[in-house]
Amino acid sequence: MSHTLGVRQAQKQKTRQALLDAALGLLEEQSLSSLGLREVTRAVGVAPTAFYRHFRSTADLGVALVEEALGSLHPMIRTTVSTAGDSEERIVRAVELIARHVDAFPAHVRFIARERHGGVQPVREAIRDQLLRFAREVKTELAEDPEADGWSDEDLLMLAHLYVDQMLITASLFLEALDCPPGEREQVTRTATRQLRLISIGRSHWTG
Amino acid sequence: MSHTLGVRQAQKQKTRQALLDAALGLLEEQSLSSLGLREVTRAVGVAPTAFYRHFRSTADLGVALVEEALGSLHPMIRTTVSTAGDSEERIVRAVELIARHVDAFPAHVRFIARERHGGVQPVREAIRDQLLRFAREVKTELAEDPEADGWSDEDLLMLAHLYVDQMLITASLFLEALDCPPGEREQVTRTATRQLRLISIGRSHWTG
DNA sequence: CCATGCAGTTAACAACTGTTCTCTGGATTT
DNA sequence: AAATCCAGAGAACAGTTGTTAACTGCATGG
Repeated sequence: MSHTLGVRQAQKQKTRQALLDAALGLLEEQSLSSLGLREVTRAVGVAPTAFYRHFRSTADLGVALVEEALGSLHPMIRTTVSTAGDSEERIVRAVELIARHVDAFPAHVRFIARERHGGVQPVREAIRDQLLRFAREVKTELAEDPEADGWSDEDLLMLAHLYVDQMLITASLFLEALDCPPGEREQVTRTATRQLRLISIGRSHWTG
Repeated sequence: MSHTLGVRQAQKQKTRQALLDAALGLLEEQSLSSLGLREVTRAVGVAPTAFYRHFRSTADLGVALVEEALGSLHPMIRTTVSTAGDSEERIVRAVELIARHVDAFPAHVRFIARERHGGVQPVREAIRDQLLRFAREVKTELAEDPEADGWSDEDLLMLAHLYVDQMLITASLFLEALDCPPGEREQVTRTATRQLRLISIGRSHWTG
């Protein structure tokens, strides 16, 4: 059973989460490599030195943010790719799901898009690892589809990567369209849907 | 005729270029939003105040770097997409050309990949504008292909964006593989080629 | 109930930042 | 040849940064 953790550790995790939240907020207008430790603690309202009780450095905090932003996404991936229905339905559902996710967690999406190629190596590697996990999961889902008969493992993974990258691009476009008139968002939906459709067509006509 | 510019302006452009080069070097291990003005001038060997003779801020310098990194790429795009040969030949040639470009200008490629979603708004916009121009150019090239009969303008642009994004992803992967054993690079080549092939297949079976 | 652990505080450190003002010396113009 | 211009130097500014050390007070385990 889950042991109720003491008042002590509860407070600690509370301020830790406050640091993560404050950092995520500050990162909407800058990159991680320019995020100062004092800046974060100031936003939370704690002393600068309190930071060290939770993270070694801002890079360390960044790795924790990767976990928070992508770690909880794996179940969603599985259920999305594997939902029943014909190809067209699945595509529409996937794009909608991405749009809703960007609406719900815009700061998370922005952080991942920004730091995927950002200036902090450990964070880049953490994101790369998570995306590789995504690709592998998508691959196993694709492998279960009867359409995947005759596909080599390598080709399945190459297609999975195509889908994952496309997902990120689409999410980033939805993010840019957040402050725009709703027409923009619909345009992103149209384009993303058609791109996925084109990939899907290419898949069904693929000859290993 | 091109008027030979005086010793005065020649020196100025020389230090300006030195600032750009130094910045590009420093940006291999950080993002633009954490790049300090003093840091750049120190690397060049000039006084910090000299910076203002050339740029208003590091963000301004970043915009200039976008111009340098992407501005000279347009002719290459045109000749690549429009070279003769069947679809397969063009794909192989395109991937090779990307690989060579990453080899020749790794810092430029890294800068674009990093700052495309980076923390400095004017730079993001400059990159977005250039990529949009690329997409439009690719679109006009695609439109000339007989395979594009019956394609709407919207769908042509959607396909062009798919190609441009794919180009950037591939370039970024080649960049990561630069310090790795040559086997890595060949793997990137294989995957990128097949992804383009799949897109090409989807394109030939597309029904507007 | 008392001793220990530990999250968070306070104070201070040298180093660094962007920006302003003043100045200089050589190229440019007249 | 003299007057002007202007890229770059130099010094100083207030403000920021990461990191160390010694501390306080409260929840915890014996």
